[in-house]
Amino acid sequence: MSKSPLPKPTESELEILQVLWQQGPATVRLVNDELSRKRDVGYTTTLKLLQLMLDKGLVLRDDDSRTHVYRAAVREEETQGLLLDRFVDAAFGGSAMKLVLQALGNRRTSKEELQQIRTLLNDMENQKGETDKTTPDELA
Amino acid sequence: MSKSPLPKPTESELEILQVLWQQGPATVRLVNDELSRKRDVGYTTTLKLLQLMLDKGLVLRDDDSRTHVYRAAVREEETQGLLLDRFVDAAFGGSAMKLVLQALGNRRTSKEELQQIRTLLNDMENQKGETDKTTPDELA
DNA sequence: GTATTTATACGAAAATATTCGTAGGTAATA
DNA sequence: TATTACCTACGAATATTTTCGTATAAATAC
Repeated sequence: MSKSPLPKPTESELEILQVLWQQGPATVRLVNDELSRKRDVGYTTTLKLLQLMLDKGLVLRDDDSRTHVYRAAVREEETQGLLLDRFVDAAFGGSAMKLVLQALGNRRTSKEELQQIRTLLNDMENQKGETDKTTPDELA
Repeated sequence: MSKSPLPKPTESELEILQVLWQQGPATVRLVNDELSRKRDVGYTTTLKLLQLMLDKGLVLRDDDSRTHVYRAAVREEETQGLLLDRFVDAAFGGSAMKLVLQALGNRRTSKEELQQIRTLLNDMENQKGETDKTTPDELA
């Protein structure tokens, strides 16, 4: 029962997690350089953030050498799923459908991507494990 | 060039917008009652929030009578789209696809919903152009 | 060695967001 | 009229998040 309450990362923390997810384990310097590509941020600011994240359990660090190396302690998909839930609630009143439709409708999506989604839909339809069927047969 | 910079609503403000979108124009009392169904919130807190939102231009109000009536000044889809963009950036590194796949993959989606998405996909594929605006200014 | 660069730790300011108390007024009721 | 109920305005306390200055020490350069 020592399961992590998995504290929700703030916006800034999320930015850092993105870097770590993408780059893998990294030093403060590297993370800061990466963040700096997008906006202006001081070194000690990034350092502090990482330290706070360490406290929260969002990252781990290797401090064998003087220059510490941080890495994400939470998995990308898991975290994204968690944030997605909250976001769907906050912005779409809980309707994931509305979100998906909006996401698909509102932006340019390539043919490959559309195909990708079709494939996923097919997969989901096939392994109709638990999905409710109020409309029994609606054959494609 | 007096176009709205359209300030981003905070989490709390979003909660209120949800109520207004769903209920239509409402008094502070009504909004507060609605919010109270989910969590504990004081009347003046809601009032203050609405006043701040008025300043920001997120809501409008009719103060003809002593009891003011507030209504959303921003449209639901528009706001959701805006937030979605930021969210995709913040949490999914800008990939709307990853978000969609995660949203579809991670939760129970009914057959009707899947069908709905298929339909949308077909529409998108057909009208290859852009989903440029048809902004029917219909009012309720 | 000494100076310079590069690190971490940490307190605390600054910026935001949220919450509420209190004052003062209007309506409704007795 | 007096009393009670309800409303808005608004200052300010809290809480949260973000930012950075400064102290200090290890590594590196000279």
